[in-house]
Amino acid sequence: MARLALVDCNNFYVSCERTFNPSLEGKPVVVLSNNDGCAVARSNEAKALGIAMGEPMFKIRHLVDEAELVALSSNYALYGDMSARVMNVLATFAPSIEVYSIDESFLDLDGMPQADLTDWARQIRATVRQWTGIPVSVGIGPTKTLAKLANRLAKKSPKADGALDLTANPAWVETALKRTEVGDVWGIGRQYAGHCHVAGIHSAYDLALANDGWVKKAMGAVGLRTVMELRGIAVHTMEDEPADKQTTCCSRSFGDSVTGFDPLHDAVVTFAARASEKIRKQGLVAGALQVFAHTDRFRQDQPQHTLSSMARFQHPTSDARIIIGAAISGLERAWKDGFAWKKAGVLLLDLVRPEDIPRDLFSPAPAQNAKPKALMAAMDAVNAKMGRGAVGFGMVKPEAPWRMRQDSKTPSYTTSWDDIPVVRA
DNA sequence: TCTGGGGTCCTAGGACCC
DNA sequence: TCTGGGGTCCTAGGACCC
Repeated sequence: MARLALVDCNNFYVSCERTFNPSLEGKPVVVLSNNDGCAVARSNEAKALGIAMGEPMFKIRHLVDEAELVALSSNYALYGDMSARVMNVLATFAPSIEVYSIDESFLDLDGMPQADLTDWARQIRATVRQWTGIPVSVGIGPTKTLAKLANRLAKKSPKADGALDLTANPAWVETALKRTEVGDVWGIGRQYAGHCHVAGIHSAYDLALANDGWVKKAMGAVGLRTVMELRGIAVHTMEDEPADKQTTCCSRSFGDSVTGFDPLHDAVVTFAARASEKIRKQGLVAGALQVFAHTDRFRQDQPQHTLSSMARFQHPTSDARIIIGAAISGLERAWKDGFAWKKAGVLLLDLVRPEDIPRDLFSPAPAQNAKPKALMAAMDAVNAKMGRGAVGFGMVKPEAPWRMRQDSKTPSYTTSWDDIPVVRA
């Protein structure tokens, strides 16, 4: 039987903040999304207060006074760097590792000799904790979906204490399935859980026994794969090389809605420049671009509209000037007056490696590409060294009205020389 | 007053072709 | 009255994930 482990950081963003500010330990803490909009990470104490994932800040603000809730703006530079440290430690524990998200990795245990890997899992927990300060949980199962499920129980059950190996005893899989609500299964969201309940399927165990035809009809091919995995048949295999992205998006909600063409134009220019920077970093070029903007869907008293337009590039490109130009003309084409815009973004689509593009008669010669390429590389290098926005396209004002709100951001302890913590002798 | 951002995969339906 | 069927490609939108 194949075995793999899912290692997941507990309350990751909160744990990162606590590493550098131990006084947050034991307190209810949330980390907020952009614009300080919703809670996207919660400490156990915050969960105990009944704060849901994604809960809007304005609904829980009263807890700041009533329950000493601490709410922090998100600090992605810190979380990204801490994540890399955790993943480096994990890589020393298994022959191959698949980094699944900023706070989770799958570890391939093929060839690991032990029958019971619980001790090994505890060692991971202790090492990551000691070397990075981040608490993690470990779930082990025969498929990714069952490893996920094991991880959830490892976190929940005081007896498991953060580590659970479902492969150690064949009877445990069934017990675990029975103890898991169908909506808590990886791949079963709100919609699918609703369909399951109507059909009398309430636990992961019920779902594993469900009729294939019904599953296919209610939840499609994806749902069927989830069911296979619950039955112990591995469908999702380990992928040690992260695949190239097919799309990249840069979008933001605005701190305050904007009206009129100019502020939206400025925002779109910024997003286009950022998106092009992202794909250059990944060594990709885009075949098409989409620009969009929409009004505030929570303001039903105001007229609603979504504008969007697509453009295909003559030749795939990562040149910021071409991408910004296409974004502006896309916005001009789709523009409608008289709305208050709350969010906008630029998507780059059909991303490919330039070397994978078949060349034709009309492809630009390599020499023609050299200059823009050098210009972009120089710009990216300066921005990397001096900070984002050091060199740009001269159209973005730092006090732009659409800039995001971030009132309670902690320092970039690990990625900015100015913010490195000082230890007093 | 205040409600995130960045992805993937699949499916349904329209356009078009033979 | 009767007025095909099947394949492919593309797009929009839905569902899920973290």
